[in-house]
Amino acid sequence: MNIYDISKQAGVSIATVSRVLNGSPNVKPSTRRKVMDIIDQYGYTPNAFARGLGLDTMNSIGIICADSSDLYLSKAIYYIEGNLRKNGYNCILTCSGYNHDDKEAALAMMINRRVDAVILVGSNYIEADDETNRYIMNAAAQSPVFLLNASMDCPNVFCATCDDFKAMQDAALALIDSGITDILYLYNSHSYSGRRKLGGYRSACEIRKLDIAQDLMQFYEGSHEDIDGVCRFLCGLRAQGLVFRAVLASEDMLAAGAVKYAKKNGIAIPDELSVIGYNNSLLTTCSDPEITSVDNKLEALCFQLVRTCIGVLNGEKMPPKIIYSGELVHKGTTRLVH
Amino acid sequence: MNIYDISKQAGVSIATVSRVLNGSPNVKPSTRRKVMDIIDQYGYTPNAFARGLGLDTMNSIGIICADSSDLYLSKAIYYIEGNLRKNGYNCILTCSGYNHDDKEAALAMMINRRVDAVILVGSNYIEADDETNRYIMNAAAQSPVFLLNASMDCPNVFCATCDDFKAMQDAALALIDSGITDILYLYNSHSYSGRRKLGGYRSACEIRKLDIAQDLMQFYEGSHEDIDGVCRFLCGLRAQGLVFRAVLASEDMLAAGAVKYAKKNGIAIPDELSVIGYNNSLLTTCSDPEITSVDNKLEALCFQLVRTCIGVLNGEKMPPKIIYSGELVHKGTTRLVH
DNA sequence: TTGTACGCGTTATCAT
DNA sequence: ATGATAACGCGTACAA
Repeated sequence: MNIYDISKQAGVSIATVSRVLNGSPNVKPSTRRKVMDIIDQYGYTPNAFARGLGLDTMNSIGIICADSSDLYLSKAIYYIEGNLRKNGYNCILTCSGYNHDDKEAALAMMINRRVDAVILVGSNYIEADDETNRYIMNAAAQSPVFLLNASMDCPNVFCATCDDFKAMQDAALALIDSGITDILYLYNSHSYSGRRKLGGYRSACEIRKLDIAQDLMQFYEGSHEDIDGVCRFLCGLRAQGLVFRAVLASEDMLAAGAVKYAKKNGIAIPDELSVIGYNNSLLTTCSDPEITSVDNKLEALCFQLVRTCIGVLNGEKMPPKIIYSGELVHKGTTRLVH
Repeated sequence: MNIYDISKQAGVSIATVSRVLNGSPNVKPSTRRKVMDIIDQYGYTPNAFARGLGLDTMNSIGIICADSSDLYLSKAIYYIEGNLRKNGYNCILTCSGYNHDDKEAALAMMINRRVDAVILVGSNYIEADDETNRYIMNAAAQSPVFLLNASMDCPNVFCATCDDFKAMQDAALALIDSGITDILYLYNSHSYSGRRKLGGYRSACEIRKLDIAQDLMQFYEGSHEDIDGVCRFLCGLRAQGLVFRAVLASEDMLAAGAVKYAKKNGIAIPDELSVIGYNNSLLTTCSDPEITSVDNKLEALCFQLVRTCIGVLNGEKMPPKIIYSGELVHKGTTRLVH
């Protein structure tokens, strides 16, 4: 069934059918009824491809993330997809992984599919050097690009981020000001926000005139799901004689590993070891005690990012950067002065 | 830039450009080179909408799930998307929620977009009565429909499921045969697999001639993320005088709540309370002790489902049902005889 | 208020 | 090996 079939059945031209379909006011009510009856009778819906070709849009937006099963990214996808759908857009999802070439291929694929916009979810799409980020600039020349939790100065690129630098700085300061100076900073990503968080930790140490011992900044190489691996990693550090009275983690999963480590070694939380995570995810409530963590306002960020996206697509002038402040949520793994 | 522009620049007809583009063998090598040079020079890629209109496919497959942030569903999406991409298909994702009308709307939207197939992820798309499932039958008349962890007898509908009945039955039997008879069955979904799991528990009780006390089957109404809520729920049951020496949960999150409950009430795990979860997710390794859980072979299921899907799209005869067996993974919350 | 005719950018068929 | 041209199904300017 196509528009011609419907027009024949209804005894009108395709133009009239099209007008009915698209809610044009210039149709006689009786004609509209007649056409609608036929449409309903045959359950006709216009061919989306033909529509896309004519209008040069299928109202779809590309979402690229490294790994849709990641606790944080999957939540972001959920919020973004829901908000876009409310605004009449569909989402094409692809998981790019963490490899540069694959990320580039994913973005190119979206552009080829002529999505109306692309949303890069997560901070691992922006590297420290501009050259590596060029593929995003190129894409932005074709479609607007939106970054969640990353930042880039480039026309047609819009960002929504949490101030991870400040949030991590605040978390570190809170620990220090509670009298804890041996803080192990534990991280597992060199991404944009990964670098910002590390910066926040270092800055807090500088502000409080603490020496930053190199071996108090530890990078965990293992899988993003291997909580036990984190536990073993920390046991290894302890065996090497590293002393720390707090673990400040760039992600809740690392913090969960730290809690596990403490249990295994009979270390009391928070009396002997404080633990702070990041993202304030489900994992913080799964541990016992529950993990103090930074709420990085994911839902609000996603909402604003989609808002910006819709604005841009409607031709409105939109702010290129939206920044929220993180918030330290106090739970059972810390006893902070505040 | 379109195919006409390229053909002019290369001094050939659009037919030749199209042939080069689609790797037809009937092109003189020198001509091919000439055309490819122009294509590369301008970075031309064919218009996906026009291609879609002509070929009646954009190589995209719809993925519908209730909630992409759910730990289990997000993993399924990850596996499915990755496998489909390897086979040259893109994914259009939509989260339907748990409401029937929204599910129906989501499916209709996919069909309207003329996806090559639809994959319904999770067991909450199949209800007990056929009438409610009719919307899936209707969709299957347009595009093949694939169900992950649900089952339905209908032409053009294909399923991949774990035998949740058997897996839950085995888990219950393992508890009973370890001498534990006061088993609280805790669940939070009436979905297809939810009903199968409950059936497995009941069946195990019958096999071992245990009376099934109604109040040993408890439905938790709260959020899928509220581990604390589960804990409170169990505390409430205890306060009402309900006695149980094991919690058999339909989902790891419920099991995590049970572990938390035990800790809060000074109940030793596994000596005084055994806990078994379902899905063998990240949550099982986050708890202390780690939670015994049923591995329901998600990755294998997703792989086979996509395999089936690709086969169907290639016109091959494919089996309408694939069933894997679950496997009880013994960890710290049980001390079972086996 | 309604209808005609063209354009959107491909792929495929049929000549040559 | 290559070119001309007809689909594909819609939206819409323009004419009536």
